[in-house]
Amino acid sequence: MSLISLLGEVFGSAFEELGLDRSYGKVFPSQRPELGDFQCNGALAAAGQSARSLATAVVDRAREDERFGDVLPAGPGFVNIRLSDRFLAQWVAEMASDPRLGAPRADEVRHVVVDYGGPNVAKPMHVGHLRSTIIGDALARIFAHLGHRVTRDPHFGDWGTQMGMLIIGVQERLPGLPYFEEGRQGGYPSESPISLGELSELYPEVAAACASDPERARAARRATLELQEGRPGYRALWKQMVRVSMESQRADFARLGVEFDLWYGESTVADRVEKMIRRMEGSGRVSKSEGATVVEVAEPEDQASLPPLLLRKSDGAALYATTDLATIEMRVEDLGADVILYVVDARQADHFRGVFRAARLTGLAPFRVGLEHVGFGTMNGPDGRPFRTREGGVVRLGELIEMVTAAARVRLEENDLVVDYSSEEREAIAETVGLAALKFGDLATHRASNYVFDPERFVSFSGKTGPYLQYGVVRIRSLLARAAAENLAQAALIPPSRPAERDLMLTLTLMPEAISRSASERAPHHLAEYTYRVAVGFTRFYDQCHILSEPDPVQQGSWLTLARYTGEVLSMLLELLGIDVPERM
RNA sequence: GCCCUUGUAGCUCAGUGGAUAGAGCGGCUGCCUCCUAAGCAGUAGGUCGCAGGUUCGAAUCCUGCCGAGGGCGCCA
Repeated sequence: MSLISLLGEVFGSAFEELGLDRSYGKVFPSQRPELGDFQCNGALAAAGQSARSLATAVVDRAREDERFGDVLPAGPGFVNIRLSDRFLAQWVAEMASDPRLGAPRADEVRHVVVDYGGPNVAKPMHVGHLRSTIIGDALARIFAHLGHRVTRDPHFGDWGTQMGMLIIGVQERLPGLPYFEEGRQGGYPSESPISLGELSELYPEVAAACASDPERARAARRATLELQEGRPGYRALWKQMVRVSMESQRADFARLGVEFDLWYGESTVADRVEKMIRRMEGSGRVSKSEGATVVEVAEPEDQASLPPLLLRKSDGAALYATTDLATIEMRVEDLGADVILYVVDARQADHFRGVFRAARLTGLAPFRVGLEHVGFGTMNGPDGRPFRTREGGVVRLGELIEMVTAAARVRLEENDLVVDYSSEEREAIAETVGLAALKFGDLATHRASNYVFDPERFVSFSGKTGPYLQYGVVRIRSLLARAAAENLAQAALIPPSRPAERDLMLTLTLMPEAISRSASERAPHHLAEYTYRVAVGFTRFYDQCHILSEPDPVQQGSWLTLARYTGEVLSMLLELLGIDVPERM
């Protein structure tokens, strides 16, 4: 049980004894630290005008409790709670002796499918993929840490109209390839006729051509349909394009420290589409409209008019709504998902609203299965427009990583310590630090808002940044190593003797809420904020309490234990955020 | 036109219906013979877009208006 929930129980009981609901006992960190560590505002909610006397009555019931230093009514009916130093130290000591460091565990284990990353065939990873990948990965880590069963699936974009475009693009460039021979049934080359680099150049060209030339657009749609219907040459070419894209993207994700449990795509569910549509027809919601097969998802009480969802184009080809629905069916029936989180750009909100509605109305997803779009805003440049290179192109993920790594390299060289680091270690540190800056910068912003990616800010590494957090852990490790070398022993935590030490202990007691809140709101930025607070708390403590020169071994041992536990908590939190820590920096 | 997101310090952003709205950057002032200065301490900086409403209490909830970004059937 977390400290906050324990306090909620204690004050809940006080309210209950006074004939009121336990829920009034809810406690949260004080907004006025000079008045208390925690506060309870239940009296104000329960009694309105006469809250002050109720607060006094509640306080009377807690006053004798030795766990508290002070419990005082204040203002119109606040209750300010200060823990006794003894109890605070005891509580932190218990967290520190817990194998899970006091981190919370889910009451009920659920199977959470996290759909994130958003890779597409032939589209190299760029800045637009970063948020989905980083936020989705953090959420997956947080849910797994809570004890949930987590399945990470990037849901590869490999079946839509862009595949038809690529096929005709390749055909226009290399018309002699066997993939395009009518009637041929096999014997296709085992090597891809085209590299990922060529594919990624090809795609924007064909897409532009299809937008301006109706004839080629028609050809692309026909190729898409023929691919979906199983034309052998197209399937063989498709398989090659999928393979080269996937290999490269797996490597990109790996560089970010992100791995998936599955690597399913839209095509994975292609062969259940037919059956699914027949099943959906049973709901009476499926109809023909202008030659296309659609699901009516609008309800009379809707404020906005929801357009019907397209299941099949008028030529019969499937769309992404189709494969999204089939994927829901697969995740529910085959994987046994309890919750599916889609970490996808907020601009797709309408799409998901329609897909989720259709899945409910046609029975593909029972109501006990959660379907949630975890949307996020666009990454803009300093000018407020979507982030682009000076030339106007999108920034590749690799370029972005190189940018932050280069800055970290420069910063590292300024550090006198590195003279005896090997060049390999310097390079590894630079990449780890650069990635931390990149990830933390992204994770620290609430996911719903657009945010400005300012390259200068991301490479500064001072203040509230990923490297600051890493620095905290590195200093703790270095400290503990020195202590061990001098045979200094860690010892039982004693009550805090300095303000910064007490603040750090108090901050550490709030860790369970930081994790559970990030999970319940699907918002890792709460955890990022909290992690920063812990790091700040440690640095101040480190500054105020000079541990290695402390003459009193009891005090010193206690401080070493506090430093060790703080280091463990920071490491755990950084792991949940997907941020690695170098040995030294 | 309808819908979604958003508006908080010079800049970038936090903020769980509660008291005196917080960080970082940037500005100014200090601190390395002392556990890593990627650090610490201090200081200045705010009509929480505007107007109403609900409430004992609103940056937070509701309504309207204004600004920004985005979405609105055969792309994803």
